[in-house]
Amino acid sequence: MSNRRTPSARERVSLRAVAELADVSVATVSRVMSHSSHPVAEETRKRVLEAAERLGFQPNQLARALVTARSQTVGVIVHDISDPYFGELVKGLEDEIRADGYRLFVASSDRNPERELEYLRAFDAYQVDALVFAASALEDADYRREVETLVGRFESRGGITLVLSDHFAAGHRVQFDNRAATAAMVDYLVDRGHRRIGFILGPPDLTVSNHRHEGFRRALERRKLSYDPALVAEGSFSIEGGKRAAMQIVSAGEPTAIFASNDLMAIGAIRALLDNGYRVPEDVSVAGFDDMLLAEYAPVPLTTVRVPTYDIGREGAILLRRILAGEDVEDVRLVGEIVERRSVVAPPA
Amino acid sequence: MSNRRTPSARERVSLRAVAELADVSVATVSRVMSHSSHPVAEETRKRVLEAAERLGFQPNQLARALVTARSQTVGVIVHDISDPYFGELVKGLEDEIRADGYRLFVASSDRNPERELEYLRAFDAYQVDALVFAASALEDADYRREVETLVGRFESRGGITLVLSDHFAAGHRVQFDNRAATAAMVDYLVDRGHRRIGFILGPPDLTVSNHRHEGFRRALERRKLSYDPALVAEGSFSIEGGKRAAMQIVSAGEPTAIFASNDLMAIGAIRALLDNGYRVPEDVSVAGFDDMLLAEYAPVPLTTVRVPTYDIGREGAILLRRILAGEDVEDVRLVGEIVERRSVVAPPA
DNA sequence: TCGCGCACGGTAAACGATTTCTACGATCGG
DNA sequence: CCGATCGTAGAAATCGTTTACCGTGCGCGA
Repeated sequence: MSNRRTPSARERVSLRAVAELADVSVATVSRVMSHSSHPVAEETRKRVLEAAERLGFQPNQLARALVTARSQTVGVIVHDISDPYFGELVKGLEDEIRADGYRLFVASSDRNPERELEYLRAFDAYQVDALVFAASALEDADYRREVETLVGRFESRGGITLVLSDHFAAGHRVQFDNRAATAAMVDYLVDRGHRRIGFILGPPDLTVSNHRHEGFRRALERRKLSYDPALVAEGSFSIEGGKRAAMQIVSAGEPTAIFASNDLMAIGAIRALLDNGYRVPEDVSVAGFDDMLLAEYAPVPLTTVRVPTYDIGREGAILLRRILAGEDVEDVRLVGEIVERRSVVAPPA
Repeated sequence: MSNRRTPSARERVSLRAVAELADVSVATVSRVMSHSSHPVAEETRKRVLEAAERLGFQPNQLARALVTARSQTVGVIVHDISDPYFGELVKGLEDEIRADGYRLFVASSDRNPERELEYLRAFDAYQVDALVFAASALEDADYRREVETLVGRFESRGGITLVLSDHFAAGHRVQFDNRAATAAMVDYLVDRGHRRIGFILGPPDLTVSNHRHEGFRRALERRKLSYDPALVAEGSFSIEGGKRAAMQIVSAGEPTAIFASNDLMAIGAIRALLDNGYRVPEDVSVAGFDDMLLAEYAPVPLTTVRVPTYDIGREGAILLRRILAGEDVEDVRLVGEIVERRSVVAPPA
């Protein structure tokens, strides 16, 4: 009853305030507020709870984190939070992890190595308990090296790393085999009689693009079909890119089917084909990848590879929960499946 | 079992470690790391920087926040982060605010009052510097009262509140007049000759739904058209809801146009109409609201009201920056515009 | 020559929690 | 009847920073 400091704007309600009102020590208040195992008499507990209620006390998580060395936060890195793919994934993650009292920092790297690194450092500074790589890695040597150092540092301090994408960072992971899924779609097309299959690539600086590309080549090889560069074009994972790439392929190569390595590009391809007098799927079939919500409502309902985005997030959260609880866990593997709609049929005779 | 504290495989690198290595006091290290105005000799500074670099020192933001009472974080509440509307908005916010060193906590309330409150409390506990309501409020009395208490508490401690939606919470705001924008689309339809206009409502427990509804009624009144309940149905802001609502309206009322109060429902409506033998727009026109990325690639390219989602986020961030810098600011007002595509034409003769 | 201001650096008190250690009565087994 | 144990509560150290407050030593104007 002697402590007087500068008359701050408005007193923050701290343990001390509650302690004074309830006429107990801060230790006691802390014990009841944090459900400590240290016994507190029922009567005292009630007094404390009442005081806390009266003052609208909310324990300061920052202070708490400082001493417990657990912030109850998770940092998530995506490429673009406005992309429904990542939105779904983050949602799965959040829905599952929030029950454990964890909160999410989300950061969009915008596919920029600098920016991803900046966020990595920030998350480290904020002492997140876990780091989640929801976005594919970028193809850049300096960046890779730096990511490795940062993640190493982070883990050596007890942080945990979770990878939900084609990212090279070491750590626990929920795997989705992009190569296999891509190959499966090629098989599906070949099985239906297609021999000249166009392929629309994602941006070359994304690991996931390359993995899908590899899946495509391998499947072709396995099916004894040759890889024709004229049938391959880059579409930057965007609708516009898909339009351009589709027209390029169709004019250079006469494909009977075009396989876009994501749905956005597939939608662009369909629109471009339609606008240029091709019938889809009668003249040329189009397949996509992702199965985004609107794939079903594309100009022609899209046959595509379903990526279980929400589940990737959700499984990630479950993994996280178990790791944080100290259990031994194994990586999770999820697979895609082909969703048949109307954009793929047998090639014209 | 072993729920021990820091599994600290290695010492966390703190100011102290750096200080020891550079052979100075922690105060000095702090001063150079935080670019304090307190002078530090060039030679000393270099030694400190070197030591910090060598150890990979990253100042602990939590500790820093504790003493400065500024966490450099912002809490954002949305309904559903997988909804591109919120994705865009959050992106605008993030793109702009990150330069100032702020990080975002994002939380999806899932349109659940309890959940929104839970996040509000959590953000408070994490001492966010600002609270952003990116999602429309919910219509629930208890919840409103509680939000008011919490926000009041938050602000009395110096927190700032920003509203980017139809949310009643007091605070600075970026306004988008949903009533006016809805009315504008009605005018557009009436101007083209439509007299019997169907309307698909959003979920009734969302303030934004009611605002759009009001805009619809008012415009009808202004144009001397009567409000026919048979032409109005609820579509819960989803594709499926849009399908159902459209079929209900069309079978009960014989509209020449259907105005869905968001694009997702409009897309559902178009698909349902098409699948049931109606031609769009020849038999019935369909209008949407939002202008989401894929509106252009709907089965019939959608005529809709453009909501400048990204800009709402961006302007919000700019406002925030200025408020945090202590400037006096005024609310921002953004307006929608009608994007004409192919789903609306004059009614059949 | 004196005194003052300035550049520079250290000491220690916060910030708001958790947790270890200590204290002290009451109960209880031997 | 005494020491051990238990239930309960407070004191104080601690987490990693920032920052107010002091001390130096030095240059310089009067």
